[in-house]
Amino acid sequence: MADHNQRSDTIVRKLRENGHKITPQRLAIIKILAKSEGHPSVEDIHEQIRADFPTMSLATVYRNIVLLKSLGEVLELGFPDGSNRYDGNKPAPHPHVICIRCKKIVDPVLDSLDEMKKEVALETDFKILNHRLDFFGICSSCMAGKG
Amino acid sequence: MADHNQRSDTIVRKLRENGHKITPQRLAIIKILAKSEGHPSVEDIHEQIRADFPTMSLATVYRNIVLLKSLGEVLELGFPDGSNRYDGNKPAPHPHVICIRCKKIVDPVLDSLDEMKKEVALETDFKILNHRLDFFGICSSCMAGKG
DNA sequence: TGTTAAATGGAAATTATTATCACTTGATAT
DNA sequence: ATATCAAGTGATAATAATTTCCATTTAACA
Repeated sequence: MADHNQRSDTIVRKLRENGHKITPQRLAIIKILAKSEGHPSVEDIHEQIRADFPTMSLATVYRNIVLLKSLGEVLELGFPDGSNRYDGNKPAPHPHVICIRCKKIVDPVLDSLDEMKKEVALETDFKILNHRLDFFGICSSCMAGKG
Repeated sequence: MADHNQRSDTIVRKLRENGHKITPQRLAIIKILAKSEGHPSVEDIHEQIRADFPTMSLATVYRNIVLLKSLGEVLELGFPDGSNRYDGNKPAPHPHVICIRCKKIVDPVLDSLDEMKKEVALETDFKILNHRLDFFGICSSCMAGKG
C-alpha cells in the first residue's frame, strides 16, 4: 500500500513537471493504475471510479491513459484477442505469463532476457529500443480444475 | 518459390482434410499468405488480389484468415499500434525484430528461447502453450539515414 | 448434370478508440 | 482570497477495424 502511494506520487510529480493539472478524476485513475491490481482494462478503471464518481467519462480514462503512456508511466499490455490492459505499477517492459483460462497475469523473473536482447542486437544489427515477451498457458490452479 | 508452392499445398491439404472447399478467392489468399512477403496486412492481401480479381471482398479476406488461424496455418502478428499483419509461411510462434521506422520485420534465430520457456514453466508452475516475443528498434539501414 | 452445404459480396452491425465542443476547473499571479 | 485562462472534463459524434447478415453463387460429390 505504501508502495502504491509512493508510485502515485511519482506519477503525480511527473505530471506536474510536464505542466499538467491534477484533477480529482485524474488522481482517481492514477491511484488505480499505480496499484494495477490484476492489470485493469479501461473498462475496469472506469467502473471502479464510477462507484464513487458517477459522472466519470470513459473518454477521460482513455485520455489519461494516452497521456501517461506518452510519459512512460503506464505500460499497455495488448493481448492477441485485441483487448488492452494496463500496468502503471511497473511501467517498464517486462515479461508476462498469462493464464488463458482465468486471465491471471504473473510477472516472472527472467534474468536471461537482457542477454537475449544483446544477442538480437548483434545478430540483426538493429538498435533495440523496446520489447514484448508474453507466455500464454494454464496456471496451476486452473490445471487442478479449481478455476 | 518452390517452397511457397509446397506451403500452399500443405495449407490446401489441411483445409480439405477439414472439409473446406477450395475457391479461387481462397486459393489466392492462401498463395499470398504462404509467401507472406513482408508479413502482409489484411489490406495488403485484399489489394494484391483485387488487381486481377476486382470483386474480391474484404470480408472474404477476414473470413479466410480467421479460418486459417483456427487451423494453426497462419500466425497473427499484433502490433502495439493495434494493426495486425500475418505470417502463413512460418505459422508457429517465433520472435520478431521490428523496425519502428520502416516497419521491416526480421526473424532472428534465438536458441535460448526454448530454454527460457522451460525456465518460466518451472518458476511459475504454468503449463506454457504459446508465446510472443517481439523486439522493437531501428534497423541499420534506417540508422544510416537511408530510410 | 443435380444437389447441397459451404463460401462469397456487399452492406449493415458491432466494438474499441479518438475527436469535437461547450462548459468547468486547477494552478498561478495578483 | 480572487481573477484569469489554459488545460481538463463529460457527453456525444466520428472513425476505424473487424464481424455478422443475408441473398446469391459455387465447389464437391453422388
